[in-house]
Amino acid sequence: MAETISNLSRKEQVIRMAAELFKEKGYSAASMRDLAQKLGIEAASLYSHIKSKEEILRTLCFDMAADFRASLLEVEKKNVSAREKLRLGIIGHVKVMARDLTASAVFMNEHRHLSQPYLRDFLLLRINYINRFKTIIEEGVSSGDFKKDIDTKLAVMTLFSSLNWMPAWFSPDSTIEPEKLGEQLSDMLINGLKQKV
Amino acid sequence: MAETISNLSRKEQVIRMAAELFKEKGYSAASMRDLAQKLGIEAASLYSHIKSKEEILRTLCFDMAADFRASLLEVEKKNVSAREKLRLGIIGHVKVMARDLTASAVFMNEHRHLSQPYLRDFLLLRINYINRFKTIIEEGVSSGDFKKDIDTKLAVMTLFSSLNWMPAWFSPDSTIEPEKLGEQLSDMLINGLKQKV
DNA sequence: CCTACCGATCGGTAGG
DNA sequence: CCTACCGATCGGTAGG
Repeated sequence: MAETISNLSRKEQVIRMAAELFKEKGYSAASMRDLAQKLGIEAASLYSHIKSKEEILRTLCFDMAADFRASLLEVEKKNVSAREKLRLGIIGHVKVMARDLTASAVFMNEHRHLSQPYLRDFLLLRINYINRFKTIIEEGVSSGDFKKDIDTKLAVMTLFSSLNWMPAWFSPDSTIEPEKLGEQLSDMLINGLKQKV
Repeated sequence: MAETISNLSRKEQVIRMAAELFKEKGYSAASMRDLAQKLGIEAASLYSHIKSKEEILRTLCFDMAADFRASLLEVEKKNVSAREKLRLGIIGHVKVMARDLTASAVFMNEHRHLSQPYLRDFLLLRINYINRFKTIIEEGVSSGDFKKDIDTKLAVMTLFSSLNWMPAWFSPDSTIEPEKLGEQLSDMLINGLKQKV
């Protein structure tokens, strides 16, 4: 029992350390010997906790994907306007990222190093998530919440570009709370920078 | 003479092919043997055109940086409102990226693999560029073009996040012109998605 | 979790 | 631009 518990937490340690290393140097440039050194063990010993380097990447990418999916599902259930759904969806996304900025950065920048068929599965999850945000924006255009003449594809790509780069420049010891940041991003996207006249 | 010309164009071929490879697989995962194969020569032969793998990365990153810098300088010279400067700056940035989307992607995602002191120099160039956009936004807040209560740092990070991810999803055979795309991005940032009431 | 080790591949050089 | 080759490092296994 105690052994199972400590094995689990050791495995989690390995994955967390690996996430930091993958974020810092990139997946390919991060070696298993680097990782072992960070943990104070020999490289060969890593393999009693994980099956392969790529298994770590898979865990990081698909766990984050599941969290994003769950967050969006909650928002979709709500009976609110498209504008409010978009706002809540953005805040939810930011909150999920803020829970683990390191894993978020790996999710964003290193997923391309997944091999098949995992890469394909990952990309399908991602396109599905993005399309569901696109649907919300389209609902907003139909309902009159948003302008008729916007390019919804461009809007949704702009949104995700902004969202996904957060891990790169959002400092974990920043004073701003994720909720507040999500609110500001949402406001900027919906209302723009322009002074109302 | 003819030798110099053909050497130059061969070197450019090497760099262009390398850019494609770096974009596709990432700098670390892209091997010099991959690159040689794409060019139909032996790996060792690459070194009569370039000094090292990193020299290629340096060329790609610093050439793009120079182009962005030149574009912004042109805009800063103009005697127009902050809102117009921001608009022109965005369009200029998009145009520079559109001239070479592959090199732009490498510039964005692979610069971290530069070694010192090049990495430091690169980051200084980038922060300078971003700060000059931030100054334009601050001018707009002072002049009343933009809202008083915006977080200018967040605004400029949002802007660059959107801009810089363009190479990842903008298809080169897209029907939309860079100028038009820059215009739309600029409009979205300044006016937002919201329907005017 | 360790020692000992493997085959593969890396960026790059010597010499032509 | 090639052949021949180098030392270093890679992810991972065997066996304890």
